[in-house]
Amino acid sequence: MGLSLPQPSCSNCRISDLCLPYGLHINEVEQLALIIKNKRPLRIDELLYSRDTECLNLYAVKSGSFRGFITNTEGVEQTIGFYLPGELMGLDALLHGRFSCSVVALETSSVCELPLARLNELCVELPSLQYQMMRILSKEITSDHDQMLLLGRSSAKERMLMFLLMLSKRYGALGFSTTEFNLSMRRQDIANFLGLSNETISRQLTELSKAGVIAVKQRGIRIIDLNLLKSIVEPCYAHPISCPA
Amino acid sequence: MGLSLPQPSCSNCRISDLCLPYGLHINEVEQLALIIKNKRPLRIDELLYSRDTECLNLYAVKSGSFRGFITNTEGVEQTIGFYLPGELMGLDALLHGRFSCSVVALETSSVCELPLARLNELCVELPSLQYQMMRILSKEITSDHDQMLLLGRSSAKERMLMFLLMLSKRYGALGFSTTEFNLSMRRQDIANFLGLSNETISRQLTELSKAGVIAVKQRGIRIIDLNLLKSIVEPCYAHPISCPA
DNA sequence: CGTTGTTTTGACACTAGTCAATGGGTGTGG
DNA sequence: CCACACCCATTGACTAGTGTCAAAACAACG
Repeated sequence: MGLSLPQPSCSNCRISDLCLPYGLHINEVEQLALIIKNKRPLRIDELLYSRDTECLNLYAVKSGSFRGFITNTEGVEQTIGFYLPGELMGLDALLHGRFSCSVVALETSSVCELPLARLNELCVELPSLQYQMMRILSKEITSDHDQMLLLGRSSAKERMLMFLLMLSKRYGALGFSTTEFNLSMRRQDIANFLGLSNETISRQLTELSKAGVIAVKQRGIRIIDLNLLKSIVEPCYAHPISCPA
Repeated sequence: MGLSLPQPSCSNCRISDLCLPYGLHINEVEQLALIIKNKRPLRIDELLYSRDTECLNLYAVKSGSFRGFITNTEGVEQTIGFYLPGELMGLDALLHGRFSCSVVALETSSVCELPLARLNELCVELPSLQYQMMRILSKEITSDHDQMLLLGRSSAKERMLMFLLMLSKRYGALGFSTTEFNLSMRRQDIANFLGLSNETISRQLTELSKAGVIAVKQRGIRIIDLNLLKSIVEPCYAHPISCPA
């Protein structure tokens, strides 16, 4: 750890517009880059941070992917979400200064480290950074609400489809294919995220394969008919003209 | 609406420390109070705002209670949360400037209206207001995560108990009894919030009554044995010494 | 006092969980 | 290079917990 890593630069970063710098002027981005620290890459299953530890930094995913989760008093685990490049982790810690969930790497992954104290100072100086922080916080709330709708009111099939659709969108936003991608998480992680058992995930995936909606090969997913997939979960997609909403 | 309501004052407000002014200096609180507007009280089932409409104001509950919910494309509803005095509503709209959920009054209720544009300006001037806003946003994320754990991994009985426990805590924080309170929401609303059917809510409440944990009389709830209730949902409560976690 | 909306209760069906066994990759060591 | 072990994923059989539907009881309101 004595080795000093190169200073990161947001202005060159391919995903800066999906990340904290969005909406900032070029000179503001440079100010932000000055406080960012690199961190050595994390290996699979390595913990980025864990619940109840003091939060000194927020983290942005630079490459790879992460899984956030909480546990109840009995040790029952709930996966809160998956983090892809450009996404901010640790926002739940702004309340008490301690992380309220834990985060592990799903594969070899790297992050940008954002010292919280300096980030706070910078927010006071740069209103546009402050607004972007609030937008990001607000986005997390909105997507958590969507997840609550999924967990509260959807069948196993709907959950599976919504999950695939969500990944498709997010990969698309990152410039990857929307119809072909590799899952970086285990079936168990998907199951836990969707409030199902891993057996149910398996069964749903095989059903969808047999129905010709997707093709599954281990972690590899290919969506054969994206519109069909959308139409199952959101009936309006199939007949956009007659859709009342 | 031509009638001008009296200018509200946060410094006199009984719940200001549970609300936005927490952590602000007295002169900062006064600056905040200047931008706050009163609004006529809302009647039961009256909509405060609805999804997809432009967000010009945030709202803080002054008295009464509210229910927030989202709907999917098929009109299936999920209750996102209940809002009690001191709590801020509309934070999900900071992302796009439009509300991403709808909010209705559960009883006759009043709110403080916070014009978003002026609140943003004030956040730039008052760092402590900015931090408090972020804390509140962060708190909503944390409690949404708890709700995801509940919706993803708990039995009907656990959900019911956690719900009662949550209300007990929140009423306690407001200075009310932690063991005796009136539900302002229907069974249907509780069911929808907990991802259950209203029949299941009824059955759980009768079971808990028969077990002597609570007494139910319509909307009135009396918790007979709070520790017993806690011990069912969090086994550690019963034997704090032998608890491993 | 009837009407309406809400809550409770019962009977039954069905989805998804659990348990257990099998299958398939991947990696390691002989 | 092959054999074995390990982990993960799949499949099957069975079960339990909730949802759904329908009816009745109850409270609130005009």
